[in-house]
Amino acid sequence: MRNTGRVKIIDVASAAGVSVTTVSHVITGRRQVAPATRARVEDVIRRLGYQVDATARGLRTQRTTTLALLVPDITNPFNTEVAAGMQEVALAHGYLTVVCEAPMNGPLLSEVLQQLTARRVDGIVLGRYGATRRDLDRVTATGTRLVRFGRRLSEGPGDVVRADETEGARTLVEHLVRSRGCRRVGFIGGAPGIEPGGERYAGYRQALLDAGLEVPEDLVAWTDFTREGGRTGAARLLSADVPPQALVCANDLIAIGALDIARERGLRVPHDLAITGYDDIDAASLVSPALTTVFNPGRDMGRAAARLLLERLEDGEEGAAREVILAQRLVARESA
Amino acid sequence: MRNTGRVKIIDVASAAGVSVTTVSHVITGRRQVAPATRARVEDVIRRLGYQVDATARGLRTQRTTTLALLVPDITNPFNTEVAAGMQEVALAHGYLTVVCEAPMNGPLLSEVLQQLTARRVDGIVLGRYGATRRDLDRVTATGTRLVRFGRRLSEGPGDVVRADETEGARTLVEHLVRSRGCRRVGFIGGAPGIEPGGERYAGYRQALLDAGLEVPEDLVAWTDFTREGGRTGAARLLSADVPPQALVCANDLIAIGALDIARERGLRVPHDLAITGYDDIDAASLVSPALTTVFNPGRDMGRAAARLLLERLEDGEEGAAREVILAQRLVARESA
DNA sequence: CTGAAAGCGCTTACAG
DNA sequence: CTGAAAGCGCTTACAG
Repeated sequence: MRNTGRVKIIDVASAAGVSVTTVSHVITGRRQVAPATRARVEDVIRRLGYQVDATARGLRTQRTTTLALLVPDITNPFNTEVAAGMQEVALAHGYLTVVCEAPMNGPLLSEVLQQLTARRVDGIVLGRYGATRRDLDRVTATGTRLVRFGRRLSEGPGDVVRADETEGARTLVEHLVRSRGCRRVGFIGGAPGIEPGGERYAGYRQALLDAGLEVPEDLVAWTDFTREGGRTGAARLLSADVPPQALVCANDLIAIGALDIARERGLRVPHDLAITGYDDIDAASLVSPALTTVFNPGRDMGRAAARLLLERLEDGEEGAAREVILAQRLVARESA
Repeated sequence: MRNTGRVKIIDVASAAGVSVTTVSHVITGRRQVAPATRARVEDVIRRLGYQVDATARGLRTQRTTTLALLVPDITNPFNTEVAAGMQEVALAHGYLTVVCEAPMNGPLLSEVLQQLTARRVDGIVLGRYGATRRDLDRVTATGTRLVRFGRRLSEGPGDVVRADETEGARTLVEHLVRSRGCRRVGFIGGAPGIEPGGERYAGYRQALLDAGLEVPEDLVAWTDFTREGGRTGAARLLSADVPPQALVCANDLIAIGALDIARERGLRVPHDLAITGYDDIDAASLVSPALTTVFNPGRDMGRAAARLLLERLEDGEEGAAREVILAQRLVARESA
């Protein structure tokens, strides 16, 4: 009973009284077809509801017109923004974007990567991953185009798209110093080794130095990227001999934890203590006071990644690996 | 230069000194192969990095071992939970799950749906959509299996998975009445026509009636599913002659708006006014006080949907259309 | 225990 | 302006 209904190119050819060659050409538009013939074929296609079988076409053309986004956590809004951006440009070029999830660590990443290359997707955008060099090389060995997020060009094959984290953090601190006149500015980071904490910290230091301020080493705390981490870090920094006027937090969750502590201690934000987040997750604008933060342009990153892929796929771009760096945007709200 | 590296089954066959038939059988395991031969072939496969071309296999077998989830808004955490749930069960059966986005309205939905059937995905899970009957029929006409979310069985082809919204709302109100002793319980809904507002409202009424309370018509407000809507609705209901002791909000954003108003008026939550949300978005637990709400089991719904698909695909299930209804879970936090 | 060959549904040189 | 036929890379009856 299944598949009975599926109409194929031969069906429309015979219904229209032409060869499959001609039907194929009216579909692809790659060859002139007499207007009358074309009209007849198009009519039959419509009537029969014919749809080309992408599986057969793909086998023949070695192209699937499909782009894949692979991310560690499909639940992360940043990743879904990226997907939306890719979809936007891909669809305009007749490509479909599919998104897949594979855990950050373990063999499942290789597994899913292979599932994707086996299906012959034309290009893969790989989120922030600890993918091994071997995994990456295996992808490009199949001829599949690759764009990576976040890491440097030199670390592997494929083009790279990343956000300018250091500059984003710099802007934030500059806002604190210039617009709010803060001079004692603390920093609460996640684990020091884990990106993008390091870059954000670098931007924080840079901005302070640029403003002729020194980095207050007693006001730097490393915890982790959670609300609880924010509570711990803020509690510690607020008991410094000379307490901070502002707290730069390495992500929004940490900032929300810092907000908790400020509330518990009766500190008015931003009057007594300015607090900034990072990432602009949904909760950043829903919390009270709303968080001043930095927005990671996920959508633009998705667009850029899709363009990079499409240039190699469609325009025959065969040049050297490229890196696209996107600026992050300050979102000034109530907390600073 | 492209594709040069791609090794095919014929390459491993000749390298191993056997026929492609045999190579195929060691891969699929569908026929006995002499241990020595098998070992030799497996060794060559590993050495050459051979990977079957899913495009060719799909053409031959009429199967792609791929499931698709199509959602209106890939950015919605509920949808991404569904994806994660599908992925979980699909992967265990050797299927890959891909998620695609298509806008709620307009021709793009049909377009993407056709892209998916053209690629011969084996099954599609369709999120809450205003898909036309025509779109749905076109999917099943190609033999692609379909699972829909939220709507009733009778409204179209395919199996259905949905959450028990009415029961979820009932549980919530019961909690308010029993555990907190509220008697004047208001309701702030989104637009009355838009699901799942109606079902949640029905559950609210039902619970009140069950508790021997009457539905306070002066304490029901319809606005929209936003924080701003929550502000408007709460402001109106709080100026009733006999103000409410609790506000049941049709989603979390509305509840966050209600929280704003309570704060502005110096009302302590939940002491002076209990407030409940719905959906349990991330912000629900990040806001202060944390929201008591109802959790929509997106992950379980994804699992259920994938199982339904797999039963038809793998177990030859050809029976009547089925509907799976999942319970929602009360998440009691601070706001009520 | 293994192989030769047909065929899945297309596209595209090649030919007229 | 159009068609006959080869071939994309597999799987699977059929045969031995």
